[in-house]
Amino acid sequence: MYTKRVVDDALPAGGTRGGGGGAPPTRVGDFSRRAPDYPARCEASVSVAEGERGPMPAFGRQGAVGSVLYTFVVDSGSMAEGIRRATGLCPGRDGLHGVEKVCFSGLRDQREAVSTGVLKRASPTHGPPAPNRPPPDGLMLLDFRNAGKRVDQTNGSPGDGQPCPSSHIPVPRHRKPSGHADKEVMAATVLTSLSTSPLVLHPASSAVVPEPAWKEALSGSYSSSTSGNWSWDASDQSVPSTPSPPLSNDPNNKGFLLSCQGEDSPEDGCPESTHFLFEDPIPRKRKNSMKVMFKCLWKNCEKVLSTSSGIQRHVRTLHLGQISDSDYSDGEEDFYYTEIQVNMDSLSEGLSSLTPTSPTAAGPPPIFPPPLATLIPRSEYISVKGVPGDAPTLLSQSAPSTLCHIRTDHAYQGPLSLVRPVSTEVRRQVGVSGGTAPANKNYALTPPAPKPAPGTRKPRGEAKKCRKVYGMEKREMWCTACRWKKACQRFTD
DNA sequence: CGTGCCGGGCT
DNA sequence: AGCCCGGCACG
Repeated sequence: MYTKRVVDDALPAGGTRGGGGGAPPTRVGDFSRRAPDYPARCEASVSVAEGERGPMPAFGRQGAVGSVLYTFVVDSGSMAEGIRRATGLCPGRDGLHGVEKVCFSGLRDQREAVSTGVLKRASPTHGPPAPNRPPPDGLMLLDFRNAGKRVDQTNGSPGDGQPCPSSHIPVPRHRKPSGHADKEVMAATVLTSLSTSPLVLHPASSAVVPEPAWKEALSGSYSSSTSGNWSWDASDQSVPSTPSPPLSNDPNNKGFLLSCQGEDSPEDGCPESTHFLFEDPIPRKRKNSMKVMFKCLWKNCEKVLSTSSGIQRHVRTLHLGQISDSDYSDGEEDFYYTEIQVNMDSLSEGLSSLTPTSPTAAGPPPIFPPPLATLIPRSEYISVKGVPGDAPTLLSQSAPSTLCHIRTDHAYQGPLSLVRPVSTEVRRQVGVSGGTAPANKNYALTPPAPKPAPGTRKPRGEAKKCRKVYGMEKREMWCTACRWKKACQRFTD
């Protein structure tokens, strides 16, 4: 991660000018001090006074007033090298030696872990501890909640009336206001694409690819006023325009993420605003990978189809006993299915981590994320349990039922819920009062299943339960039901 | 014998 | 309702 911050002309004399290994005048989040148990985190702070080192390659050429403090938290070699080049620093003396891989432990997505190169600008109000200003409160880099506000406030402060449209992308003060936002958006977009580029997923290429890429991006965003070569046309809208979710190295943030994951659902544990403010990747992920499915709510039938018409036909023909080839619908079947959203990423993660195997599965398990729609081009069947007579599909063979298993009235909802029920438009259309818990209502309408004869016990499921998965030592990770010695709600059969 | 979870008790 | 656990059945 790379951070640039303007130090408000207040860089103390004898600071870390020149990139010496000494303590920078302002520690932009002193991770090592705050998190002694995070030894792998590296940070190299360097301040460069404009003009002192000659033109800054790539960025820093805009002649920001005063000294500029660059703080890098470097992800092994590649970024370090890029930074060295960008800053013109000597490798051995720039504080980057001994750089170790930045620790992103606790992050689940490797792609997230490589989301380096994201520009951020800490608020100038967090400059070096001025005499009349309290020292920065630690992890200000991560305090995006007020970053923009602070910048705005700073802009309104005397001595700097220049508007600063972004709190994330540093814009030299001298630049004209026009086009600031565009360029910042472009820069952010480019960086976003870089941080999420599949290229960096490859360890072999990650050492090579990022540097020119981010360098180019930076030069594009920062040197566009001087370079005529820059051409980043607006037609490239394929890259997400949302700011990249920079993964901070902040252990607190990590804890935050973990705590979110530990909640029953992201919405419950972490408000959306928090996701946004901390730029947690979850919302974007959901946006990109959530797939709407339709799940049959008929008792003991957990058919999940990808289209509403399919599920309606399923309910109509299989449960309501109506003629299959008739498209007529009286709407009754709408009571027996619900719309769910399946996180395909999580689905794939779950598949890869849990590696459940089905005895009926033949051949290598399918690779999941994109193929769900493509592997089953025409079939709507994504059966997880299968009605007798249904031919098993790839999904039904490979996907653990838990991953698509929905209990809208789950009493023991575990933290690893991968799907969440949502109300359906159809249900509203047929006049069922949505109420506050339409899914529950819908579920309550499920026809009662014939009770098993007393004395008969449900056959033991083959799925690994929380106890097996997590073990006794991680009992707190079990689902509630398992903790209570009840039927596991997470790894159902 | 380890494990899943039913049934029931306690709060 | 939430929580805990004895004890039984299954593999």
